[in-house]
Amino acid sequence: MGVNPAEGVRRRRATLKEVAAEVGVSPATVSNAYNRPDQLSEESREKVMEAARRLGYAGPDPTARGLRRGRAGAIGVLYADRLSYAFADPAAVLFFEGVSRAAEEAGLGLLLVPGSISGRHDPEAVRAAAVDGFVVYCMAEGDQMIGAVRDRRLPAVLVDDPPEVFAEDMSRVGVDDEGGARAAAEHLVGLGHRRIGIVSYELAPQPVGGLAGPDRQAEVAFRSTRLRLEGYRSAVEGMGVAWESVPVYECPENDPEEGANAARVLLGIDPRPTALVAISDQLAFGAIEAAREMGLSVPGDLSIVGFDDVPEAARSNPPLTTVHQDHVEKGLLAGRLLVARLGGEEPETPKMLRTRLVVRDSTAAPRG
Amino acid sequence: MGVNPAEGVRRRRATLKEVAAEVGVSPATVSNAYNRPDQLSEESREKVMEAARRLGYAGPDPTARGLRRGRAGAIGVLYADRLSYAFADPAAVLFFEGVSRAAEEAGLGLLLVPGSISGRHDPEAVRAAAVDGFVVYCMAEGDQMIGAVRDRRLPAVLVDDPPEVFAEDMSRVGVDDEGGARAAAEHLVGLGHRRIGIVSYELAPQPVGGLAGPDRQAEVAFRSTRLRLEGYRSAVEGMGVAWESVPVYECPENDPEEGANAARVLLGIDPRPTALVAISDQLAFGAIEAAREMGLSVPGDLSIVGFDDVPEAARSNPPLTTVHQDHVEKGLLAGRLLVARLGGEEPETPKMLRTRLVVRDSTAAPRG
DNA sequence: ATAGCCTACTGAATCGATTAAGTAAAACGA
DNA sequence: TCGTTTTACTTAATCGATTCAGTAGGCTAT
Repeated sequence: MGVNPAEGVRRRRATLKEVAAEVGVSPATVSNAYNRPDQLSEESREKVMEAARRLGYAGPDPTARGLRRGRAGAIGVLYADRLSYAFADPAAVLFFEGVSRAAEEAGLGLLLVPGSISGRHDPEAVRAAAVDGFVVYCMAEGDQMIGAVRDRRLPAVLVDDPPEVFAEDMSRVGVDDEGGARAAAEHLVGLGHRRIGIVSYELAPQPVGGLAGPDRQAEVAFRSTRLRLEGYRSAVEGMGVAWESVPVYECPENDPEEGANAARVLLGIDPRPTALVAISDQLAFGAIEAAREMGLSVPGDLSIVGFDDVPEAARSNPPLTTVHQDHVEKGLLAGRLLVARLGGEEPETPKMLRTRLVVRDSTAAPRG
Repeated sequence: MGVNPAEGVRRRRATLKEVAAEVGVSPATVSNAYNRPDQLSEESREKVMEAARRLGYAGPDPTARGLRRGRAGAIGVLYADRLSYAFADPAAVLFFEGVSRAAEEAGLGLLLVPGSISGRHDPEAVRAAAVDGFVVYCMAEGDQMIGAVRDRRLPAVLVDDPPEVFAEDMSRVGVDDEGGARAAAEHLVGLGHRRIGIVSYELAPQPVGGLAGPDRQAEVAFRSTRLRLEGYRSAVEGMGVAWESVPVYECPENDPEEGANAARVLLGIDPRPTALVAISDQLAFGAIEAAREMGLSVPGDLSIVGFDDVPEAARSNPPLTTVHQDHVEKGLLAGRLLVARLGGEEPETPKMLRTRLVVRDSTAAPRG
């Protein structure tokens, strides 16, 4: 499929050189008219602009300028999966919002780079991205995408899953996943829950849905997932509950539908758990839905706690007890860190954002 | 602030020419190794890739390739306002999801282009965008951004607000705003409501919040806003209610907070409206909130109908009666239309997507 | 009057690739 | 064996700008 942007547009695009010829000056002068107006007389500048208007010249070609200047004028946001999934994930959207704010501040464009194209995991998009640096979001440890980013030798900021091994040159931003998760589980344990089920999202690339035994849990490749599971674990073990007795369901995707599947399986276990810990609000929403379908009231028959505190959590029915993290702030911080790197600053020490348990109405003491 | 992507990264980036020198072949051969593997022996290809690895060459520079090939490998999505607002608007996010799907299908990147940078309305971002075409979303009629897009002489698809005058070269996608709005208002009128208030979003750029009289209404610069207002009008007039008696509140921004402000003003009018028509679900959510704060039950004391049918509408409390439109489909269509244009196809006739009233629980017959 | 300085330009190299056209050697066909 | 393809490269022009190092002419200062 030949992609030819010139087709279908009336006149050909004019170039700087043609404008120069039209006015009767050198290309350098036209360039100066756009980039350093102080370098030429007001009069010639007018003439250049006038000729540009006549010829339909919209200003220096961004690609050519980018090549010459050695910068693209945009930052890339690399998302682990297909872009359309990113937009369906409220936490990712909030994160993008923050990054876009930072890009805007710096006058840079924002290029969204899919980590996966129509299902295929392919670093080609990383190699083809005309950007000055990357914000890498939600990557599995050791993912080949990270290798592709490193190979580009551009400044990069790793968010949420900074695999230690590659991180030398890269800035890092994360949140206190473990602390937040521990607080969530401790809250349930503190209410008296002892039979708790965990709704996790994918532990490693190419997940299959289902209960994940210790072997599968050992494979966990997403750093923040690992940390959250550790947080849950330390909380339940702190109360003398054996981790092996806590069922963990792995959802292949982070959407409510999968959360519902997880809940159906976990709540089918005998004796039935009195509480569910979901690793994201999206999954928690689905779990609530499934519980309702099974005739269980939340929080009467079942307590549910989420993670992320997306705006919907406050408005859901019942309002969701969850772990708050500031996604917009995280994106903003990541973006600003990257912009600072573009300005020549050295990578800073990893930034860790706080998390905080927000108790709403989806949790209560177990019945009886 | 000098943006220099080379700083802070260990080794300098290698170029194709250096790889060629390392292997002892011409640059053309290295280029072929990446772009037309059939043009050289397996053996030299290996050697090239090996040398590339040694030198840390990540493949042809996207900017240089873009210049030479005459295409940027990305499409631009132009949003009327600051990007961070776009991410806060669920309808826009769904639209982006659709566009991103189309971009993905075509192997193109997605560059988000702000129509406004830190509050300033500036077409500079349009001129600086290294893209092969634009999807223009939610623009006011006659906005200078559209002029800037046209000046770039790139294929463009105008979504939702296709100002007739500039549209010659541009493809167009919209939804049946008027029909949807009419259906919404007819639904209320059909339930017996005669005192109806309208919660609109901005009528023209640089809006001030407040009741908008006929003069202000005449200025409406957003095509879809105009069409929706016309739809509301034709429905109420059809039942013999004078449009002049219907208060219209203009919200300066499309967020629930503003919807709440609008509701507070409209519900302060004596006699109090028995129903509110909101031009978006975001505004409707805020209006419901405000009504509740005023001690009015929805739909008992007040009926509210929205527009957009964002996913939250089905889950809100009460579930919102609203006008459904398929935002993802709209984005997908717009994106595919643009991709087709890139492939050399001529602009098609404007596409119009259907809207449909979805009756949920926020509307009922007026009391008494 | 002349050195020195501005102002307003121009010339030419360069950014990092792609690709059409050309060429030398090897393989092939009869 | 000799002409013809084929294979595997190379040469060189080109994409559209930016920018450094001039330079010509006018102006100022002494």
